[in-house]
Amino acid sequence: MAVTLKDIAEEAGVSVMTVSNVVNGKTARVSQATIDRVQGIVAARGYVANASARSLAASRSRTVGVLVPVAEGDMLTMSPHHVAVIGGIERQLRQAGYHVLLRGITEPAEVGQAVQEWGLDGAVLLGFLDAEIDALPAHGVPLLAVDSYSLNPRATGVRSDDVGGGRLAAQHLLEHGHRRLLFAGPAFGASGVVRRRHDGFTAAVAEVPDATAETVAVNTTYEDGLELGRSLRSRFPDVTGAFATADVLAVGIMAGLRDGGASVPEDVSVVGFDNLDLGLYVRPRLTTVAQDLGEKVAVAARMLLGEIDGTEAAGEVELPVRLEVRESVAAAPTPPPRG
Amino acid sequence: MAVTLKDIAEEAGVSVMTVSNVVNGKTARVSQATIDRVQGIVAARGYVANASARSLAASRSRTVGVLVPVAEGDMLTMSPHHVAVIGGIERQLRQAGYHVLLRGITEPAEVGQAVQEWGLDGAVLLGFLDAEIDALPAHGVPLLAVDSYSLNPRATGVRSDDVGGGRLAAQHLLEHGHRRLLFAGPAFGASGVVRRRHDGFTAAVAEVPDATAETVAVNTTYEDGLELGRSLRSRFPDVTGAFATADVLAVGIMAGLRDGGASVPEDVSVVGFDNLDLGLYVRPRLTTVAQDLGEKVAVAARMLLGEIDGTEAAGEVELPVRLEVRESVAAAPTPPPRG
DNA sequence: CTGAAAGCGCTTACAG
DNA sequence: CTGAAAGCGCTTACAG
Repeated sequence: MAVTLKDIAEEAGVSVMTVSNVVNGKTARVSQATIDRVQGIVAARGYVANASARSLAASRSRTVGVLVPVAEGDMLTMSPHHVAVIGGIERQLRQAGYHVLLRGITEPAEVGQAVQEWGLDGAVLLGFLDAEIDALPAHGVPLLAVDSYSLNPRATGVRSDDVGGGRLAAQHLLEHGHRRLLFAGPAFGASGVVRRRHDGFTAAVAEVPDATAETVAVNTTYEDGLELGRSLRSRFPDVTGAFATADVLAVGIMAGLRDGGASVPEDVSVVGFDNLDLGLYVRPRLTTVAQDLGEKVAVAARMLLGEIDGTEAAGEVELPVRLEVRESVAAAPTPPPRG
Repeated sequence: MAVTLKDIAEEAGVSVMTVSNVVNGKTARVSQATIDRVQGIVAARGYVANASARSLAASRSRTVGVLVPVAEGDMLTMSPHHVAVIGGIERQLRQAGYHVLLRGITEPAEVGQAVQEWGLDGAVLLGFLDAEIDALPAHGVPLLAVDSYSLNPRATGVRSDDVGGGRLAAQHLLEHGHRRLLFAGPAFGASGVVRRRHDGFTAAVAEVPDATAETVAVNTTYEDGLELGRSLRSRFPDVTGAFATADVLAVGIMAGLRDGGASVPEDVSVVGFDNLDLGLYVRPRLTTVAQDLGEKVAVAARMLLGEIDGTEAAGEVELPVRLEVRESVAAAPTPPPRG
């Protein structure tokens, strides 16, 4: 069996609770001699506190759930973006002495179950729809929703400046002389993120007299991008600049355009969103709206931890974005003289 | 406060342990009437068992650790391959009623600590060096090492047929007439996986009379591949076919070759390993050695669960690989006449 | 500076 | 078919 507090206490000739105090650093009123002796034994015996007993007694688990909806096939829906977020969150929480429970969620009610079952001190919600988060009842623990525009006051939202990102993409294309633009992204009934990007994009377009933008709904996959790219010139003959709400989509569009005989960026310029490594792997390298993921994760973890220990109130945080200029945007081609 | 077993017991007018039995499905000797009444109350009150109390009392946690070494920067080292494995493992374990603790490991000793601290029923080791797993002491719980050739008898290994994968890559190039081949991958002192792929590759080359293979050590990143690709033709002027031990590397090499004025596959053919989506996003699409990741994960989860409940013994499982033929390999160019 | 007692919410033999 | 008792390994007030 593993070494327990009692074993240490007996060997040190002190009470269990003194050992507990030393182990937990509550040494304000413990003599230095006792501290040294207990710590020596703890190290020698390789004592590790039992997390279950600790949670049960203290009614705090020092555990945070990272909750991710599962898609069809019951698999976690983990985009490269999610992965980076999870990695960053795990690191920050670990350094703060917290543990991470990773769990796929089949239906929203399971969020509350997970919190109860594990006595989670908090939870990070990754990839949920705004409406799902809106509908979440209060569970008494801090909830942090990443990339959500939910209005649920119980959940803190951490996200990037999506409106600004949309603007940036449009402005970049406009500055290069493009006047017929295309916004490509998933239908945004359910996604506040996409809607904000669309808002920013169209707002910037509206500021330039003869510029117009069309919108096309397309799933966020390479294949859907490919298909759109292939038919883009026939479906949108005037368009010379396209903005896709995700890098995979943008990369697919570029490949499709080329398949269809158009060259990128000479005939059609493309801007993505996310700044995935992928954008560096393709030619031309993808110009894209970049979020500072490291900072986003750091802020998210800090907020959650702050809420858990009560030093921070739920709130909304929006992080800045910037344009990562690479090679997929060029000056608009001069149209052939008409008539 | 949350509803407890005691609350249910009082409302149902039975003992706590009868409720416990019903909740845990040990209903062999409980009357149907009691079962129905208890289950009704459980559902109505939204009872969820407290995992900490349960672990503590039963000395089994129904929790499995997914342990991943952290790189510099203290971040989880999560390749797309790891992500897919984690996603699959989480799903299988969840469906089996287990939970997943995700934890970054700074030094091997933390593996044992994590097991003890949480009373983990088992652990999945992802991305560890063979030597690190060799050195792991027995922790009394099943350990499953993914993609490891560790000799540690306490750890079950699940991996792909790396020797066969190396052979497949070489044979494919040889069949297309290539006789001067290059093996590009990380120095394999520490990696049994890479060494096996190299073994298979060189063995296949050795079977063809006038074929030869050179080996170059390069880190598994796009950038390192790019650099290698750019200098490939000057460093290895005779080479017409290259095998990279990872798709990102292969994609980098292809881009570098093109930067250096060579065309792929006309001048140099390239084969990767992993079958990441990335290989479909680049042109030419990457021919690569594919592992059946879904099957690998399924087997891994089944083994681990089997070992936990004692129906399975530790062992080694090797899964087949196949070649995913796409566009990055062509017939060897006929060399210009010499002299 | 230190400790005895109660209790967190469950499960495990055991008894009837 | 059902239950009373003990105990898992800790922490939390509280007392001295």
